[in-house]
Order: sequence, then structure tokens, then C-alpha cells
Amino acid sequence: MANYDVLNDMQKEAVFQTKGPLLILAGAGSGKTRAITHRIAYLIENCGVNPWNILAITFTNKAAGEMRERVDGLVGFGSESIWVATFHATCVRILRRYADRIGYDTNFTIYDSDDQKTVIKEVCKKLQIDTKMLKERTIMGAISAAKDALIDPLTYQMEAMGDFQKSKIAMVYAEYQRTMRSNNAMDFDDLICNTVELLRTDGEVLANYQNRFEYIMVDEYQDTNTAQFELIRLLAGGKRNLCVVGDDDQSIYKFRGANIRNILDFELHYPDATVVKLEQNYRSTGNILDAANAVIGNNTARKEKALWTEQDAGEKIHFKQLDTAFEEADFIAYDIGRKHRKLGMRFGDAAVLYRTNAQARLIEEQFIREGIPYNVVGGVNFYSRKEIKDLLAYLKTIDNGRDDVAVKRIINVPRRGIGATTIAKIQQYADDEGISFYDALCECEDIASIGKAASKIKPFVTMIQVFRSKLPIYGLEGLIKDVIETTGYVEMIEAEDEEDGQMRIENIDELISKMVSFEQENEEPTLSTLLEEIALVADIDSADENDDRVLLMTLHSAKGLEFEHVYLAGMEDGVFPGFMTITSDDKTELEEERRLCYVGITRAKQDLTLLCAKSRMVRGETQYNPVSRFLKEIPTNLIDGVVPTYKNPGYATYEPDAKPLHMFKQKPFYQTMAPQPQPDVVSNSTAKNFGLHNTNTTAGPRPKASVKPKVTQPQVKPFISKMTELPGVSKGMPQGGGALPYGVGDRVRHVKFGEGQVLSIEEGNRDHKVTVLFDDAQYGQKIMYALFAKLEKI
DNA sequence: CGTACTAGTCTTTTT
DNA sequence: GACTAGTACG
Repeated sequence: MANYDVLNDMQKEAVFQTKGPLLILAGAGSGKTRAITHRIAYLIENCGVNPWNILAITFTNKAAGEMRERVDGLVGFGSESIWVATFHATCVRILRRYADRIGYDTNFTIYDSDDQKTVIKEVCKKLQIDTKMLKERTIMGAISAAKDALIDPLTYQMEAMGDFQKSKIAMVYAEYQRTMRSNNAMDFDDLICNTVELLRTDGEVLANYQNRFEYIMVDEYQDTNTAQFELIRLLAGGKRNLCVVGDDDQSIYKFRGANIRNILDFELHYPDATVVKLEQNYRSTGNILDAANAVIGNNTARKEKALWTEQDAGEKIHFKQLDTAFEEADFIAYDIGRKHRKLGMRFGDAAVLYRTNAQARLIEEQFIREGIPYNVVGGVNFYSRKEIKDLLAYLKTIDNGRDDVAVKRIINVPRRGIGATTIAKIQQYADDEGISFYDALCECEDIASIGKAASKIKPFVTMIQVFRSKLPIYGLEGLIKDVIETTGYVEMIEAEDEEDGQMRIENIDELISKMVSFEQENEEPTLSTLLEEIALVADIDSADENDDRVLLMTLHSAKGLEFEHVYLAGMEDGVFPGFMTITSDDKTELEEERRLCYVGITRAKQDLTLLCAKSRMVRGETQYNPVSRFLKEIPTNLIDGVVPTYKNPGYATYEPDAKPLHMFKQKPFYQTMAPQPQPDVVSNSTAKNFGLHNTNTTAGPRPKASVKPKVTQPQVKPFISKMTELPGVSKGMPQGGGALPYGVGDRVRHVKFGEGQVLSIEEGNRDHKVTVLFDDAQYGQKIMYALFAKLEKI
């Protein structure tokens, strides 16, 4: 039984208002997840609603998982039949069942932006559009924006009349959609708008879902775009028991189509809506909250509300300005180390937030030097790494032969001697016959122009067919291992002998683990569902909270999270708010950036440190940026250190502590470096209302080389560390045989590298790392995985 | 057909 | 400064 006494009055109002449209305006840290989960419990326990009739939609998998967990805790029985999923997962689920009604196969594949770009490129080639004049990026953005707004290719073309560039894009858009259809593939945006199309055109399907979803709840409603709005409108059209939760002040995804009007105009769309505001904050201290309120108060397009707290004012907000971005990073590392040693702070209670992913690198390097354990969230997605994408392309080809992008990706990886000309000829044949690229491969012997190359293609086709026929027998684990072995993928990496080869092999190992655990955790683990799950995961979802590590992430990634100690780095005009925002004529962009700042500040529970640097390197250029205008919007009495004021919007200089900063002691170049020209930013920014100083400097050697850590593999990927801890993984994996047929000192033979001597064997999670010194000096010493290396004892 | 080098490109966030 | 895509050459 859920206990509703833990709720405050406003939360209770939100929970007990079950009928009709309801808008919950929930400020940061106001317990909105608590309100939603209790509302679900209340529906089931007190209103006799069948869990099966409840739909809860979120944006991220993480949010969905969290909600599921908390609902499970509240609702004992039947909670598993509540439909809790992200927008995209919800649509996939619907489409897997009914996609055939809008001309797709139900086993369609999902394209990420990488695959998307490949298709766009091909389409441009076909339509003879010069991608130097009109960049793929621009086209992709335009198509995505069109889909977000539910504009189909035909309508787009009509609207583009008279506009040369837009007409070109319209042509690409139309051809792109045709290609996607014939590839039986959908991109992320398609998932949403194809579902909308399905619900709009098929009354039976619509009625089916409208009847099922008696109660619908949408989280982070301020981030919905037009297509998502329409989806919700359709689904909720029957019973109209729609509850949306959001905070217009935390709308930070305009760039991907989010329409803030959806939440601001909710009462216009649903005139009978009840509105409940949650304004009591349970997260942050008074000072932090005051700062957040002061900043966001400068926005005009917002619903009036003010967060308040019963907590004390707490510590003041710390502000520190340093000379360079390097010192900024160093200070953070030093300060976190200090708090850990002196105040017993857990590393896991601290987070460093920044505007752009590129800022992470410098901070990482300093953390390594100071020995601060950390995790970087985001950056390059695990599944978008080359080696992983290659192997996934094999799996996609096996799963859906119509996926041309996947087939073309791997047809010559590893090398099979099938080059560009052959591929072009096959494509030509496929186009002429109106069949897929893969089907054309199957008929390669009939293609006159191909000639001898057919002898190279045939084994490839046979191989794929063998994989397909063996799949039901050996399952996913067997399949991936067979693919790796048969194609010789790992040997290819070893032969390339790149510096990151080891890491790439480890990544492949992780993919295997992922597939093994997927097979164990799912009742019916099919290849399609595996690929689908992979397509819909972002890296943030795998951040592990139990790890005692400082988290490094972008402000966007931080939404929905909270930390005792928060460092906001790069508080400079030009970085945050970004250069583009400052120079843009569109004022709403600055407001969006300010909301991002509001999100950042409100992540902190008790300790917030704001940092900036007088100069930093951005894309090989040294920039001199003034203090962020957002920082100046915080009342000075809330900040310690030297503070910029409204009256004197000049440059706040901060005199570092008198003591010799310990953190510089190992960096001799600081003393020896040629003094850089330091422009007088105070006068500059006063004179030119904070204009951005983007000074090109060629002066002085760059600190970079001496900073770069020698450690080859400094990045701790949260993803991987989590994977290895997944229950059941070790069970399912071979233990490297337990006892290898060889030991340290033995002579062994490798297929490619010849004979050598085993220098050491290191026991890994699932496999042994074997170091071998090969006789052939060309190969020398190599570290390899026993599972793949297939070493023979001599 | 494959490799090695060069030139152009960077927003900014995510499913 | 770093990465990627495209091109020229072997």
C-alpha cells in the first residue's frame, strides 16, 4: 500500500485528480516523480484501474527505468503490466505489431544518424546534388525538423516552391523516404511520425489503443515536439484522462524540435484542464535556490512560479576565475581531492557539468594526474564505435536482407577484394531490376558486367545464409562468436596493429557480453529485439550511481539528476552561453541557454561551485572570454569570492589563494612558458557590451604535449564497467577454458604471427590476456585474448 | 583494389 | 587541435 501522507498538499492534489486532462507544473526538485508514481499507485489501489490500462511515457530509458522501479516499489501486484516506456520504445512496440498496415515489414530496422547520413549521401549522388554546396548535415536537419512538425515530403515540396535550396531538400526528402521504405528501415523521427500516420489512417488500431490506454501520463512534457504532441493527442483521444508533467523552465531541447508551446498552451488545447503547481523544492539549499530563481527570472516566455524551500540558506555559492581552462580543470581536480580528504566527501557525490563534450578532455587529464576516479557520461556512444557498428551490420544483414546500408557496410569488411566498382555495378543491377542490394548479390552470376568478381561475392552470400540457418541452433551468443570467427574480424584488427587495437577487441568482448546477458534476461531473445534495444539506448542510461566516481557530463545529460556537490565549468560568454547564441538574432535562443543554466544550478543539493577561465583553447584557437552573463544575474550576496556586480559588469578577477598552488608544482612549463598577451578584458567588455573576444593567437608553445597522460587507456567507460558487472554474464561466458593449453614460458604458434613465447598471462573477467613475444621481429610483443587468438602450444 | 596523405570541417545538446 | 572524407598514387 502506498502511503499518501508523505505528499504535500499540492502533490496530493495532483495525485487525487484522476479524471480529465491535468497539467502538473513541477519545478526542479519538487518531487514530481514521487507525485507521478503515487498517482499510478492511487489509480490502481483506490480507483480500481487495471494496471494494463495505464501508459507512462518518458524521454530517456533511464527515466523509464527509474519510474518502473519506483512504481514496482509502491504497487505490489500487477505493476509489471503497466506500460512504462520512452516515446520511441512505445512507437516501436506499436509498429512491430502493425507496421504492415502502412507498408512496412514488422521486422524493420532502425537507422541511427550515421546510417541516415549514408543514405542521404547516396540519395544526393543519385540526384546529382553537390554536397559541397548543400551539406548532408543541413539536409538531415531540415528533414528531421520537417518530420518533427509532421510535414510529409509532398507538403514540404509545396512549401518549398520558389525556394531553390528548399526545393532541392524536398527532392532529397522524398527520395530518402522511398529509400528508407525499400530498405525496410526507419530513423528515429520515422518511429514517431509513422506511428502517428498509422493511428491517423487506421481506425481499428487507433480504437484499440484508445481503449487500452485509459490513463496516460507523460513526463518531461516541455520537451515534446509537434509529432509527439499529436501522438499523445491521438492516444488520449478516447478517455481524455491525460496527465502531463513538466517544467517550462527546463525546456532545453528546442534544437531537436521540442516545442515549448506544447506545455505553455496546454490549457488552450485542453480548456477543461486542471493545473497544479509543485513549487516546494526538496533538493537544494536556500542560496542555491535563490540563485536559480534569480537567473531564470530573466526569461520572459515562462509560466510564473517561484521555487521555495524549508531548508537553510546553506553555504554560499563558490565562484572562481582562473587564468586558463587548464588551470580551471586543475582547480576542480584539486578541490575535489581536497574535499574528499578533508571533508570526507564521496567522489560519487560530486559532478562536473559543462556545456560541450569537448570540455571534458582537459578535466579528465587533470583527474588522472590527481588520481581522482571519474566517469565520463556521453561522448562517443559505445554502439557507434566502428568495430561495434561493423559487427552489428552483420547482424542486421542476417536479420533483414533489405537493409542495404548494413550490407554495403560489411560487404568488404574485412577485405574480400570487393571494391567500389563492383559495388556500383551491383547497385546498378539492383536498381534496374527493382530489387534490394542483397538480392542482387544473390544473383551476381547473372550480372554480365561483374565477371570474375562474382567468385568473390558468392562466398559472402553463402556465409550470410549459413549464419541464418545456424541461428536457431546456436542462438545469439553462438551467432556473434561465429560471425567474429568466420569473418576473421579480430584477426583483422590485430593485423592492423593500431594503437587502439586492444581497446577495440575489448569492445567486441563487451558486445558479446551484452548479447549473452540479453539472451539470459529475455524470454524470447530474437535478433530483431536485440537490435532494437541497441538502437534505442543512449550512453546516459548506463551511468552507474553506485560507483564512487565523480561524474563528468554535459548540462543536457545532467537533467533529472542531482548531486551534493556540483561544479559548473566554463561559465564564460562564448562558451556558456555559446558563441552562436550570443551572435544570434533570435532572442529565444538565449532564453533556452538560460534554462540550461537553471538546470545546471538546480542539480546541486548543498554545494555549488561556478568556474571560468580568462582564456581557453577552442578548436586550436585561444579565446579570451568575459565572465558569463548568467553568472552576473546571480545576486552578489549569494556568492563568495570576488563577485561581478550589475553596477559594474566588468570583469571579475579572482586573486588565487596566497599559498603556492600545489597543483602547479609538477608543471614546469607554466613558469617557462612565454607570457601570453593578456588583453585587458575589463575595459573591453565594458566598452563593447560583453562582445566576444575571439583573438587569434599564435603565441607560445601549447601545453598540450606535456599534459597528455602516458596512460593509453585513461577513459573509464561507464558502459563497459557496468557490463562486466551484469549478473549472469560470467556464467554464460566461457572462462577462457579455465586452464589454457599453454602457460607462461611455453612456445606457441599463431595463425598470422607465427611462433613465439608466452611472456605472461593475465586473468580477465571472461577471458585471458596473453602476452606473446613473437620470433618475427616484425610483430614483436603482442597482447591478445586467448579466446580469439587461438594459440597452439608447440 | 588498397593505402597513404591532404584538405576541409568543426556548434550543442539525444532518441 | 582533432577528426573525417576524399583523392592521388602504387
